[in-house]
Amino acid sequence: MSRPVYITTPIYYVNDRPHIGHAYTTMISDVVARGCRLQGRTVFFLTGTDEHGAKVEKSATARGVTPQALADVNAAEFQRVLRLFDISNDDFIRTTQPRHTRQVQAMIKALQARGAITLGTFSGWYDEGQEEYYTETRAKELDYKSPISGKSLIRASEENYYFRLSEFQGRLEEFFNANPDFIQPSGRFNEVRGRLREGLQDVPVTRTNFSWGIPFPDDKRHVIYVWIDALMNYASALGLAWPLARDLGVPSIEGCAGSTASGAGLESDDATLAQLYESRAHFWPAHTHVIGKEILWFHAVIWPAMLMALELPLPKRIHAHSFWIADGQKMSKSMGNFVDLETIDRFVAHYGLDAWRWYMATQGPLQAADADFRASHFHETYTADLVNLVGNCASRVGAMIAKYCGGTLPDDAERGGEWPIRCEKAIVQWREAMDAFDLNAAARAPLELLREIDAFIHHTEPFKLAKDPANLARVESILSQSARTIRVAGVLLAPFLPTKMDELATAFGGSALGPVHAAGSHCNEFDSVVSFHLPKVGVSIAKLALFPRIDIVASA
RNA sequence: GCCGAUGUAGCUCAGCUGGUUAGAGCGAGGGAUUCAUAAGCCCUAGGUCGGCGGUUCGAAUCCGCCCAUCGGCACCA
Repeated sequence: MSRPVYITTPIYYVNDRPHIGHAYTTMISDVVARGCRLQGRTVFFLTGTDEHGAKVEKSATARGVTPQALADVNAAEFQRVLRLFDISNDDFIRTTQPRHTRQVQAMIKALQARGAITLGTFSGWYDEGQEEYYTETRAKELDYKSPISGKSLIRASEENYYFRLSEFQGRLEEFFNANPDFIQPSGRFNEVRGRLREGLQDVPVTRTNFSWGIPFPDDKRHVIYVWIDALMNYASALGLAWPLARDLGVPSIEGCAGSTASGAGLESDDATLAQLYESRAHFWPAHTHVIGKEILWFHAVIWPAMLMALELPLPKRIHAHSFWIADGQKMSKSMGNFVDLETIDRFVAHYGLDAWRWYMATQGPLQAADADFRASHFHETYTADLVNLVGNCASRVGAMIAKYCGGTLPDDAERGGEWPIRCEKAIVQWREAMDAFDLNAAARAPLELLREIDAFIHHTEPFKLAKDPANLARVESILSQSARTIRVAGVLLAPFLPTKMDELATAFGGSALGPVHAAGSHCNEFDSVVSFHLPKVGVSIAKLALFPRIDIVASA
């Protein structure tokens, strides 16, 4: 029995509006989650929102609302977008939920008890206007003047609680040496190791200059720095610190407003929560934390060190993807080339949600290089892969079965010929690629199968054979083999194209796939679902046009 | 500035430890067909492998320098 799979996205900062960056991370995670469920693995797929910090406090003040009110509105927006994109997350965690804040306090207490968090003094060059500190080198670069106001920086110090990151250097290096696949892609791994070699400094985990955060236990002058709070969501969602919260006596949240939005049952009484968390604990350690490259350091170094201090197992893998750029330019709001929610909506409305997922998953910046978002490229990808290959292949076989076999799956005297083995190979490739988070390769395996079917039809020419009734058995074999192979390819494509492949599975095999990769479920019999032989002879086969040929979307 | 990466056909990229005429997909051009969503199939790209220099019998593949692009350099979510 394979391990349960815990897949996470970063929790999204509520100060942002949803854009392609969020959509991308979430969608590729969703593809993997669905791919795992399809294989019969038990999956817990988590996403959520990060709601604390000075920026949120500042924005809220500027708008004359409370930080919680702002967070509520924007968290709701993120949740709306998840539903819009049919994301199969199993939970949505918000860092203002008591279930989270309580456990964060417990973890902080535990870290303190173990000496991993201690009180210290920080001093540096402070910019009064910006309310931020600069490092010595940076301050020198700035000639000890604020880059914004030009006013002189002042030497200031403040008392903070520190996480003793420096003490974990050796253990982290050991861990990295033993786990060369921990950080993906490999270039990022080298980056982190290089930086690790330069040495680690302790990191402050509290702030005193604003109040919108989780109060530091037993010292109310401090709030927990938002980053630390945010990282802990991966543990709190599974309730890993729930026993700690109980044992350390963190009964309620002081000074931290409870949120109104929540997942099912997550604002329930302790007994219910305890039960829920018991059922989730086995998902740890995480199978993959999917993140963007800008937050790699926190996930690859600080988070593992905190887990070491908490004596929890470390995640199996961190996958740091790169960024989308747009039309060859770095995306920026001022440039007007930012792929925001409105732009995404326009593409989804024009090409369909599955097509959007396909473009994200197969053309995105999954590896070290940034990817360019271009309407023409989107259109070409849609047309070449989905219309001309997937759609057309199903269409021509469906049409021939309608014409020559009365619209039902014919018998095959050849028992599949070489196709069951070819399907088997594609399945193996697909599984390996999915495991390696190589979505491109995972998509290519079934696509290749369809190319082979196109070639098979081209060479055997069933449409010519059909003109002589004597060839009926051969025609039936060819079409049966083609239809069965297309169905198998469709199953493998389902994590990418859940809606359309459901239609295909229904049209070519009589039963939809739906639930097998949706949230909270999994496929009990993957081997049977992807079996070439699954559909029964005589089942009706419908001709269908999965992906209509359409004109390129008008640019905004 | 420091550390690291990348620079191969119009586009996106393969080319591991050096060795015959440098590859794939997409796009573009041409052709034969019709089961199919004008899809599929066949043929076609002659690209100084960023530049210069070096090592070698021989380099896209090793070394040096230069140019360009990109990433990291910690309190930034």
